Amino acid sequence: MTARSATTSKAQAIVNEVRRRIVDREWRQGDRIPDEAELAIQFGAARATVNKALQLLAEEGLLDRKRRAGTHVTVNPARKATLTIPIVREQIEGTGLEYSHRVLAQRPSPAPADIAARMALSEGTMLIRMRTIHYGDGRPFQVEDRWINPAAAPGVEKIDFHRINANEWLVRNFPWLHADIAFSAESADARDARHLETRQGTALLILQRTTFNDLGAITTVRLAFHPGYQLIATP
Amino acid sequence: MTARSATTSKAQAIVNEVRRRIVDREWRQGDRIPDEAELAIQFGAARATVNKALQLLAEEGLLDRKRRAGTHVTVNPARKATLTIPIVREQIEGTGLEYSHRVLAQRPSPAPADIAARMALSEGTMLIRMRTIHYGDGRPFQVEDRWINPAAAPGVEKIDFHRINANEWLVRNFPWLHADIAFSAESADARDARHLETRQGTALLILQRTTFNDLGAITTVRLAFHPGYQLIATP
DNA sequence: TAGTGGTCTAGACCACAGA
DNA sequence: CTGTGGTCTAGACCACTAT
Repeated sequence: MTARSATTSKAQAIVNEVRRRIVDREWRQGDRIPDEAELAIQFGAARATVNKALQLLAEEGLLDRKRRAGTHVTVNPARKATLTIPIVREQIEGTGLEYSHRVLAQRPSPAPADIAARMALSEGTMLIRMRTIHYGDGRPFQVEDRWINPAAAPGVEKIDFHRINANEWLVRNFPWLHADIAFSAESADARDARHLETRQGTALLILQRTTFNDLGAITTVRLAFHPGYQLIATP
Repeated sequence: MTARSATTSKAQAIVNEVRRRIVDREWRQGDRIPDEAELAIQFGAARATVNKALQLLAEEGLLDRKRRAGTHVTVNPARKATLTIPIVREQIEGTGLEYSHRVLAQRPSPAPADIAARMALSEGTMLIRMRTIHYGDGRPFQVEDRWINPAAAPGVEKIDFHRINANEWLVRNFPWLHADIAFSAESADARDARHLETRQGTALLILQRTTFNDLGAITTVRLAFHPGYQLIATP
């Protein structure tokens, strides 16, 4: 193992070295690698440190670990990607643009069937419906179509989201325990097109997210990004 | 803290309890929480165990941790989502469908400017260009447009991808060190539409991925999913 | 049954940044 | 300077599962 710099932890150095051995095919897909005790000796580390490193690689998908069977290099690694889903305002300001938003609607409304299903509520439950456009330097960045469940977010009825954006208020006040998140592509309908200042039929990246706390579904939201938007993932 | 079942680790129980305190707003956004030593006593655990739990919550975005300043509940948590990008064949077979694929082209071809840029190669570098359609029960699931760099994946010239699918061969033989992954939406062009048996202009979810090892870019691929496809993320 | 990973612990030292 | 998290260690016991 090459020397590690002072800014790299020993566990991280082991991660890097094991990854290198796999990438350089010193350890081939399917091979069994030495057990933790053996590697601990080879790397001059405690077993707990090796364990931590190998668990990271297993999470990453490069290793398969089983008690008694040992640790093997994954044959068909299904690698993972992580998406950070930032607060829209921070995302826009992060690119150096000036953030603004416009609330198009905020009103009580009974849940239609599809929304009720997503939120695991009965059809017709009274929710708060909001539509918002988020702008960067005055150009539409994202349109948001949101339903909020007052039963899981008490106090929401009293908030005026013209002043504070709903996402931020919810995130600050109602952290979630669980979320359903899905990405898809849809053609802009007339309303999407008008709000995003584009043509009807344009392909839009859609993010749908429903969040839950112990009182049930907090909110479900459909975010439509401006045409051409790319969502970048980190491996 | 409620009793933990035998199948939950002590660290995980601490994660759950801290998350509960945050969700139930016993600890509000911005609050400083007790330090590790204190929590270790409260939870009857070693500090290392508490440390592990709090690090998990920090990764999740719920806590902000700084030396000396202590651990605070994140004010605007930018929560993360994880996507597992499986082998297409496994993904299709996982839904109970029969997998098949058709290779439309496999030929040496010079890299055009955009591909060269993505792969950090010079324009005109000789690559292998492949187009493949992946089917589930005979219906198009995904079309793949791939460029492979023989310099980083030696031996690729000799493989006949009519027999084994390129993704699997690469994944099995050339694990990557780094990947660029992006999602977007595009309107189906004439070729996409023909291959996916849909109409031109239909919105398609696009995944672009470029992978690198220590020899440089291995491959870059554009995957276009069938219309209506939803990519599900796990929080 | 025995070998392997999973987890915990007590203690230690260190690195960083706030007071 | 000092309180806090970051990391490592040696040792221990446990839980799974391949043999």
